[in-house]
Amino acid sequence: MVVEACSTHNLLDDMEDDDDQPLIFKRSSSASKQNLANSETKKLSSQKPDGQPARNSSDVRPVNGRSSSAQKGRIVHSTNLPPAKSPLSSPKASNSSARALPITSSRANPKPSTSTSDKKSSSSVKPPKPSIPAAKPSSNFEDSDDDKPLSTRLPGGSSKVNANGTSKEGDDFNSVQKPGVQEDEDSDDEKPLSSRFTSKSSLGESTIKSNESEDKKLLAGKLQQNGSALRHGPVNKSSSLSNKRPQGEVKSSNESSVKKPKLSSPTAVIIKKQATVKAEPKAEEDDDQIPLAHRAKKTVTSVSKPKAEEDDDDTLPISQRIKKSPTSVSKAPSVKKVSKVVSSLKKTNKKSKKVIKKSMYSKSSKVPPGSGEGQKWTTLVHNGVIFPPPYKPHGVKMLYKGQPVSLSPEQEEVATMFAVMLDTDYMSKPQFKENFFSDWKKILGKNHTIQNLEGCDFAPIYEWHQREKEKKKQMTTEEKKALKEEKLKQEEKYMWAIVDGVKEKVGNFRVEPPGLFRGRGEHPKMGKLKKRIRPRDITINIGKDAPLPECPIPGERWKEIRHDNTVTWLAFWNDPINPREFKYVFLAASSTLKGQSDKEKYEKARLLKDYIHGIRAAYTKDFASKDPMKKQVAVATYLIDKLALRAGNEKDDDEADTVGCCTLKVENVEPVPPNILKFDFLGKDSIRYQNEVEVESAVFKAIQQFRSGKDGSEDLFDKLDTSKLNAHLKELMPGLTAKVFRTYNASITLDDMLSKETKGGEVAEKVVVYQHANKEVAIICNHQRTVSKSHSAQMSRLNEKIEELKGFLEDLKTDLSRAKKGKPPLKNADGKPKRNLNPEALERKIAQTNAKIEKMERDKETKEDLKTVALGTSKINYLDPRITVAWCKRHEVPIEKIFNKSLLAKFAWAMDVDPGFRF
DNA sequence: CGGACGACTTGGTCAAAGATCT
DNA sequence: AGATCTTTGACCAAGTCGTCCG
Repeated sequence: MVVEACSTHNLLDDMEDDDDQPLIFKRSSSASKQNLANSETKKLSSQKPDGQPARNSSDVRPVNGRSSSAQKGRIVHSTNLPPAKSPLSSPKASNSSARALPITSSRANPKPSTSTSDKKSSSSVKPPKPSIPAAKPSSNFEDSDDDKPLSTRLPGGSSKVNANGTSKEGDDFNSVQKPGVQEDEDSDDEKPLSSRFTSKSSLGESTIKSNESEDKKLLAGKLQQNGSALRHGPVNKSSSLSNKRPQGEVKSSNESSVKKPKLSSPTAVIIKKQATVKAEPKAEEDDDQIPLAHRAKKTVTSVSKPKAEEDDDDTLPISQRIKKSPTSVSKAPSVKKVSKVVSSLKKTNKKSKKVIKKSMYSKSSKVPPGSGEGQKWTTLVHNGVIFPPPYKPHGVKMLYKGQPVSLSPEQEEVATMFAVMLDTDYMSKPQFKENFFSDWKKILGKNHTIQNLEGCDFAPIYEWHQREKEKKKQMTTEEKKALKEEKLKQEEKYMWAIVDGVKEKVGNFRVEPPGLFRGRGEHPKMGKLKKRIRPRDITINIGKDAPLPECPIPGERWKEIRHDNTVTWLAFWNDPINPREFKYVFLAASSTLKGQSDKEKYEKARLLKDYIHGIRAAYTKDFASKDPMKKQVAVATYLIDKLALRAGNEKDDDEADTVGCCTLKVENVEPVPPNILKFDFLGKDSIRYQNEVEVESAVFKAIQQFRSGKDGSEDLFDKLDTSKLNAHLKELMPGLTAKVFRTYNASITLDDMLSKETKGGEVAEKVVVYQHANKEVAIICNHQRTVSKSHSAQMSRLNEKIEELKGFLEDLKTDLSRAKKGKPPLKNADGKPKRNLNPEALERKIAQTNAKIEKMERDKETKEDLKTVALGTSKINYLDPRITVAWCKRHEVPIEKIFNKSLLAKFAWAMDVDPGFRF
């Protein structure tokens, strides 16, 4: 970001300076140490209740100290500025020697069950509140797989077919692993799946008998369930399946032993964590030592309390963190922010306003968890929004029944919107044309020459547009640059907002230009005219003391001005397509505000890790519930957990007909005995979800039951909707909702795969490991992309090149053998003589060519492999950046290899994470 | 308690920008 | 240097989920 660019308002001035300056890495020694110390202390104290000593913490510390010191001094970018070089890139921190400590020692938790009691009476198992760390129910089983990524759990699970019809294979990785197998690496952190499985299964049985506490029972249930889930291999057909382990394996005795401990008490949790810790360190090669310490520390922490307080401030509610020590934070920008935040916090207004209707604060005062009392900012200054330029008539006449037609500028504008879409496949959608014509007709007027779309020929306008595009393309670099600068100059003032004194980027300060609505899938409103938005449509939200943004269109004024500091939007207008909905102007993803909520999101997902066992046990138990709603909730939760399905809110008739978990129709899920479910439905954005999964038999039966007696188009879960589901989830864990499972599963999968699969080697190889993990997550989340139009052309070109190289290789070989005999090389295809090279040179060339061929083959495979998989979405929205950052630090991979500039800016909040961080 | 409302996150596409190849 | 391929970012649609209200 161009900080300098910003207009210099006085307000900005101070800040600007800072922004530009390189920041020091947060983890500067002192600060980081302090934090650590604090956190540890906290942890320790918290742990005490358990009776567990905080293990190794002492050992760890030294390590931390080192690492931190090593890091200190590095330059960090301000939040806004992407760092020229990321601190990560130079991992010297790694030298610290401390390697893995034997964290393994398990600590027993003394009082396991108390937590249970805490829980609400509600049937569901509630995990203890975060505040009561000891209580976590889930912890017992923890070491096992809960933490494991879905993929692991569902081995092979599923082969998905994307919309294109190609089938993807399930992951191959670890699902099959057996316990112990991976140990050498980081492995142990979480037990191998197999172990988990087994344990689960065994537990399940055992659990049944044990009555001691509900928790236990629940857990047992979960275990079973999980185990089964795991066991089931993917139904698939694909080779990948091979990985899945036979059920027999699952059962292996070893595992059972593992489990038991868990069952008994929360302690297990601790163990698990520790284990995790260990694993990490090992995983890497030498450099990673640093992480250990951190890890250890973390482990401890985590054990003691539910994520809430991790060692860093992560655990703390953001507000607290912020308050925490501005000093500690080395980054200049952050400091500023911090202070501001603090002030805002104190200031806090309650939400008294509520009652007032929209005029003032429409929103409720409620405080979102983790955020400061619902207040999002104290001062907010911005310049409003920028409008698209007015329409410039081109005067090109379209034809109607072969004759040129004169159109008014308004009519022509809409005709042009349609004309420029002539080469899209909306043209094959009757709904689109119908909606378009109906709206255009209103502008044409009843008696216009044009009476139907069939008689219209928009080609002249289309061609005009193509020519314009071409002209633009032909402009010289200078012209383009000038144009760009001109645009920047006009927009500059709108690009920034000052939030609590900190200059932040605004996300979408441009008002959407008029156009035809491009709904996805079979959207009933596609093709409708999205009318031009004017100032009178726009509501501005701004600080009370801030100057009102000047209305950029002379003679007009804003619809309304608000001063609502409980929301983050700067402006909104009603969506012209659906007037009941709004379009908001928010800050950019790189802003502190967004970063905070992003961090909270991941913290919540991490918290789920501590509860997941209990939750799985609970829903497994409810598969057999007599209460239909409970049973449906259980099965739905299972699907969301196992398949990362979206919640599935109800939709109106005037939206595309897509579904999520709660809105699955009978026809979307086909049970195939003995225990396979075939899913086929259109999800968000009308992206097809196709998957076959082996499920537990209780689930299979339940689905059959839910389907029985219903028509294909009826709801599978007729007693359920997302609010009921989420209400139930909230009883299991504070703040838990369906979407948290997606975040959790994505991030835990990444963390797990990275720790297991990262071996030594070059940076490039490690990057491949990362991409592989990223791809697995994308598959789990069903993030697809359409195959690019040029894909096949690109592939065949690659093939040609490979063939060409192979031919070249053959020639080289011939020349080599001739050269060895002292003969000159053969002539070229075109008859020209080649240079006479000595055998060594030829051999070198052959090796080079071979390498080139191999690389191209690899590229080709990757390309084919990823042609339908979109990696970006998960990286942006589901993968906790701290996992990536910590991994980069541990493995000396420059963060820039993984995150581009905007991602670096967006994840500025995660950059100073401890290298030992584990999700 | 259900639905409307409101705010915010997630998501795919496309064109521009950048990188690489020829 | 221009062509071609790849990456990035703008764009804006489409989800999720909390709250309010009747």
